[in-house]
Amino acid sequence: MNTKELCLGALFLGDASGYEIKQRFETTFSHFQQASFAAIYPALTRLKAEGLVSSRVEVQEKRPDKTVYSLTEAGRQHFIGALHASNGAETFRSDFILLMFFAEHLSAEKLTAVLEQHEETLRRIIDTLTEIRHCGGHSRGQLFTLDYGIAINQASLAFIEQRKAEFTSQEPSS
Amino acid sequence: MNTKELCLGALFLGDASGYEIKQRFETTFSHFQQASFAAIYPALTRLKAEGLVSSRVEVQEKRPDKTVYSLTEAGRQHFIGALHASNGAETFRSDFILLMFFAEHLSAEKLTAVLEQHEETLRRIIDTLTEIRHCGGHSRGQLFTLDYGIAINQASLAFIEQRKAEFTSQEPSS
DNA sequence: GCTTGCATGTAACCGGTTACATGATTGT
DNA sequence: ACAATCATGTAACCGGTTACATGCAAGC
Repeated sequence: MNTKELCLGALFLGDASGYEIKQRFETTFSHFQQASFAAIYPALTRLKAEGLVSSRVEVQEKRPDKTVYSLTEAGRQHFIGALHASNGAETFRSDFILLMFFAEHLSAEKLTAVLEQHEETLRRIIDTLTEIRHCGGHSRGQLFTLDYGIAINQASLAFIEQRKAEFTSQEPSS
Repeated sequence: MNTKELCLGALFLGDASGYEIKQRFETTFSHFQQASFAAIYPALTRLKAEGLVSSRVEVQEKRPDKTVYSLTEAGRQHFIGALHASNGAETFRSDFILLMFFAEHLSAEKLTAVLEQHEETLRRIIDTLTEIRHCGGHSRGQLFTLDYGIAINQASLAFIEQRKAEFTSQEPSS
């Protein structure tokens, strides 16, 4: 799924400006998809040209005007079609694991810093998802993704907490 | 970390041809980094031009000759430097979770297929990692990454097994 | 006075993918 | 016969990133 299709997905949750779509990528979708402004705005332009979204300008006081996009019926169908065409593939890339792989070649300080920073990152993700979870108004599918994210990140955190002593203590001989 | 640096990492495990480096990406590194032939071969050419690797041709019987690459001292240092410069960032993109997010808009057959296929994928990953794990000769860091991969994928699998009934059964009313 | 948030966009670049091309050998 | 494994590469393309540009309002 590319940015264009993901924008359709974001608009499935309700009309939004490019800026607000970005916010959905940073909250609702944050743990499994991402997109930047520089990818979102051109995507919206192309989606409109293709008739998959429509737009209107909303004038605001004390704030810049914004262009709010809505899914058209064609856009709705296109997105559902894209979902059915997807094979559900996942890609995961972790420099953290790479660093741990080569742990013996890292300085003690770097190792400690990497482990601590990663734990902190995981805790923040868990907190964010837990907060969203308790807001209410989620579909069954949305609850699944939130609980899934919480479960996986907690499993990661638990694993690291359990095993980090191997790397941070004074070299307990094997 | 880009393909060039990852190739240095692959060569840290011992001299190898482009083809063999690809195999390391498909086994040892498979659950946290990936690279294709079309990324690896040009990367090796550039690494050699930069003096970070050296190469020799090995003539084989009943097989094509192969160009085997070795890390130079400069390459070794460059890689260790790159490790220390890395912040350990991770990126995760999952169309599977996206599909589950919009589960209510999927046909029952698609939903079932997606869940089953993902379970199968996770089981295969766990099997592969478990097999590698029991080969012996791993450093402490390598064991960490294998156990981490096994733990996380098992957690994913357990979660899906526990919750899939919500989606595959005949709509138990909320 | 400075930073943060709201709001939208472009230009240059880069890294990687898809598809193609070749060719011998081994197993089904 | 046909597919898979070993082995190396290129060309065209594409999608996304980094950095830049603008400008007002609100809070510190």
